[in-house]
Amino acid sequence: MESTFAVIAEPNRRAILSLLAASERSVGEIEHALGMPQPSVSKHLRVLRDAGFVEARVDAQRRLYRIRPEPLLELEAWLAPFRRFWAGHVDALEQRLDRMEPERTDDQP
Amino acid sequence: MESTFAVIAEPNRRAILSLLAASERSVGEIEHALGMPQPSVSKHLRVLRDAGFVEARVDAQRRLYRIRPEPLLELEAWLAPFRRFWAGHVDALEQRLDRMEPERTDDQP
DNA sequence: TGAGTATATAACAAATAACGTATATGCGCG
DNA sequence: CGCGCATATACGTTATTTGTTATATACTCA
Repeated sequence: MESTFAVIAEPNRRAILSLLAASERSVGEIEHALGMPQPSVSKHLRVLRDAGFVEARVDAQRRLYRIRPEPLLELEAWLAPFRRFWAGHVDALEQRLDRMEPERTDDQP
Repeated sequence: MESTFAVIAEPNRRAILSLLAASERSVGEIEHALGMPQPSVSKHLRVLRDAGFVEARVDAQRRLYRIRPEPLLELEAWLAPFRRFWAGHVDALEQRLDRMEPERTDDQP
């Protein structure tokens, strides 16, 4: 899993990142919040950690994960040259946001 | 190839997009500029077109491809909640840009 | 109309990544 | 020390994707 872009191609990993955008969480909290099996969470966290998207802090037998901005800045940087295509159409962004299907960052009903 | 994110996970497709960011190009121009086989270019363009990243204009027997901003706006939107992690550290972005390995948008020597 | 150029698609092989299950490590507490 | 909880890893399977080669379609111009 080399590139920043490949890492966020995976929907579960994006969900994890979006969840951590709010605040740091333990593996168990992520597991329960996203309703995915624990080994899956750990594996995705491993990929995210290796790519520098997150870092872990030890709290007793738990690991608390939190965002690290660097790789996201790379995304931001890659995106920059395209901004001119929608500069001026500021509301296009809002319209798009409205129509977007929301990423799951929560428990399912 | 469902998601916007999966589409740009592929380095050649990012190279094509970056090339088109400058101006519209024919398939042959892309092929020659990036040094990749024509069927490969066509196939990637197909994926990009299906995902709405580009559109084609017919010019005699050539197709001229150009950027469409919508999917990139989705990226931009997804990124938005993370901006707070580097807001204020504006120079972090520039440092990152400096250290980034450049995407190939040109002929190789 | 026939040759040539530009682009698209088909078909197959190879590589990669994701998931599930089972198991290992690590820490704290009785 | 040994049990239990929290997290990590190994392994086998399956599915998806990419590159490659060959061929099809489409348009232009002599």
